[in-house]
Amino acid sequence: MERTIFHIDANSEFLSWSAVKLLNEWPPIDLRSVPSVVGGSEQSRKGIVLASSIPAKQLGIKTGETLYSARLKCPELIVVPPDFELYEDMSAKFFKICNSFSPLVQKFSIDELFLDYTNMEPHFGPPLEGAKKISEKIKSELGFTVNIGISTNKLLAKMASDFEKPDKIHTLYPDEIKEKMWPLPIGNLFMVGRQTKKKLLDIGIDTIGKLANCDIEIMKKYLKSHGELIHKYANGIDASLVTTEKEPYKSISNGSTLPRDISDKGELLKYALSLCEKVCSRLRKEGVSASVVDVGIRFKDLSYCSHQKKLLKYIYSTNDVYSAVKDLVNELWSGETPVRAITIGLSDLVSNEYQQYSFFDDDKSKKYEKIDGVVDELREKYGFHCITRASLVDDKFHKNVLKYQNPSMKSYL
DNA sequence: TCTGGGGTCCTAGGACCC
DNA sequence: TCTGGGGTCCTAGGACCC
Repeated sequence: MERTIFHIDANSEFLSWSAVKLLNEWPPIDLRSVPSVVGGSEQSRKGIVLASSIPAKQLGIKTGETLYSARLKCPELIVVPPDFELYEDMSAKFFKICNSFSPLVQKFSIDELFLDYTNMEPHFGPPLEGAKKISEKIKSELGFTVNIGISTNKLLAKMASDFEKPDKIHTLYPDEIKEKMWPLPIGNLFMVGRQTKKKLLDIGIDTIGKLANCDIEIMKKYLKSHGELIHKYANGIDASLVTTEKEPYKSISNGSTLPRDISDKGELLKYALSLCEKVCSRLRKEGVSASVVDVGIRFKDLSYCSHQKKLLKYIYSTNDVYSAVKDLVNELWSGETPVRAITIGLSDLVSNEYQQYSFFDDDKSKKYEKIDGVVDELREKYGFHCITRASLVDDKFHKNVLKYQNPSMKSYL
């Protein structure tokens, strides 16, 4: 049976949500009407644009560029810091409203979701009418606008919501692909990023239509499985379903740019310990253990290296992870090139339910796990900073690292 | 004066086993 | 003793999403 799928996308998400909040403060200003961006802190060396207003976009300011470069384009640019707590809160409200129009809603990122509208027509009218009701409800209750794309699968709905913005509803049914999607530049297709775009342009494919109509075997040879995928997408083919099930994590990681470039190993390890605390507490909260530990280092010159280590057992205590991290840092880094950023990742995750007994093979691990358990409980009750390792007391970086969890974004449907 | 952060998937090469 | 082929696991790096 044919389905009706909506993709709903909050317009300039972070910026709108910060704007809505600032409207209630004095002096009232609507960030959306002036050149403005949400940007990271330049002081802690994270000065990039996270989101921009439409007037800022018109001046050529793009997500991901440095604030320095953005200011060159617009000296009067207003920069506000991100407020991830606010964004998570708005995201939840946004989801709740959409959920009142269909039980089948899938969160795709902090500001995007898919809604399966199939069978909802008796309640809210034909798709366009239903979409309009959703859009109006969000505007009146939450104060920001959305784009809604309507089609028969997720890929086409997502492509449709990306058409003209803001506050618009678009359809992209299969019989409209040729007219509405094929003329678009190749880079507009979902899953065609910078590198793939370049490769496609090299062989003369500059529109989605040209990709759709080229021989799929050529694409398979040229770009392997990714070539096959985007060829399907260019033809509007996507069989994935809207699902409400939360998929278990396959990996959990945390990283950070450091307050300055680090040349001292002891100091780097202190930052690494902070990140171990964070990533391990998330691991335990998920009720899983990991057997692979990863360390990635970005150097001063922005080059990047990573090493991983497969362990013989599954671990979840901060100390066990930290001990593997220390080995990996020593492998990766001789101390010559200053380090700009470090990331710690855990993968090959298994649920603790299935193998809890295999852990207690040595008393030291057992002790650590007990301590971590108590620390986690205290933190759950009294906040993250109620208890801190002696070596990290008064550490500003440590306090910031643990402050909040940055949202993540999926790259597959 | 440089370019954040979190997550998934793919690929190529090498090791190792039979 | 001049040496195949398949399977699996591990690792590093790179692609993508916003």
